[in-house]
Amino acid sequence: MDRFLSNTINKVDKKGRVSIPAPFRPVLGNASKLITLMSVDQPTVDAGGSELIARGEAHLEKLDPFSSEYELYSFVLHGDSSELKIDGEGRISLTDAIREQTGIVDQAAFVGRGHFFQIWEPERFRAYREEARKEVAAMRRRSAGGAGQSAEERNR
Amino acid sequence: MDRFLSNTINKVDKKGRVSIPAPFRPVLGNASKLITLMSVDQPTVDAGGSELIARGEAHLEKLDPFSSEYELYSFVLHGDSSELKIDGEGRISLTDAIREQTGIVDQAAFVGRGHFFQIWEPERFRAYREEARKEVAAMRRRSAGGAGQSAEERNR
DNA sequence: GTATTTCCCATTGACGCCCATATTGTCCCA
DNA sequence: TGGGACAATATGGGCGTCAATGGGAAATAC
Repeated sequence: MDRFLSNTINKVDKKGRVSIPAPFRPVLGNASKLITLMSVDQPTVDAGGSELIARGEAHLEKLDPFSSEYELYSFVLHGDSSELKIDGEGRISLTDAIREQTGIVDQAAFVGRGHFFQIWEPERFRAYREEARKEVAAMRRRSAGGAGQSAEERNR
Repeated sequence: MDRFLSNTINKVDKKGRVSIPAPFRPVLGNASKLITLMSVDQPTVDAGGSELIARGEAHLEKLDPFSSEYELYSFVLHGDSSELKIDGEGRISLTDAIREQTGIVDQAAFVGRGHFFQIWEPERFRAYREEARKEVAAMRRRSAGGAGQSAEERNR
């Protein structure tokens, strides 16, 4: 397995710890650290291995180092990310900053996104998921017109 | 670990001392001195190891020697930088010049910037962070065109 | 001599590390 | 095919260590 797939809701304990879903652990290479990055437009954080930052930095390289775009993106990339230690049981401790960003209290939804995953407050995740489904359906109706069905439609 | 990530707010005590966040210490090579550099365009100071000056000089060479930016930056780089001693507990004492530059009174925000970090007055940091997030979100919308994407997806 | 600065030690709370338990799904065997 | 032993996860809790902070004494500066 080399991708983060599917979603799970896990409990946050009194100490603020939450288990990373077992299927995600091998994808992280069983590393001892998890990199997180605040999303700028949704109440969620992106998470993954250290290549998360590397990807961001690769993107930075393409920008003019003296531009405000470079400055702002670098500020967000390095200043709003963090490294969380993964304990022996595969858990992380959520920081206050992450709680603020996501609204998470005692449950956290882990959502696979391919080469990274996201951590959501469950209710907000459901709401966003619904919205995303509607959007996708609308887009499909608009663009595909009456043509053949997608694999997804058949799977229902 | 090889770079400065995430942000933390620490307290400045009556003597003007403040702890450097523990995760930053190893990145500085556990040195006993911290180099600081006044930012030219924001109410913050850049901080890091001694390579900070070298990097600054490299930066300088890329600027137009007759521009006002060169003049300003050169002045700040060599005249407004300082070396702060790191005590046994990993703290530094803020100078009056740094307090004036940043507006720091009794709290200081340490913000990772990759190969260096910054020290902000917490309120100003929050304000700038919000602005940066909005700008980055706008940048994404402009370049990617499509609906909400995570920071990751933009990097392709 | 007086005011800073440096070094050392104390306190508190958070975090890392370890072990315990329970719940669920899997495999094996009769 | 039903049952039971087993394995892996998710979750809870104890405890020692370290980080952040505060304060005093010693050293140094002016």
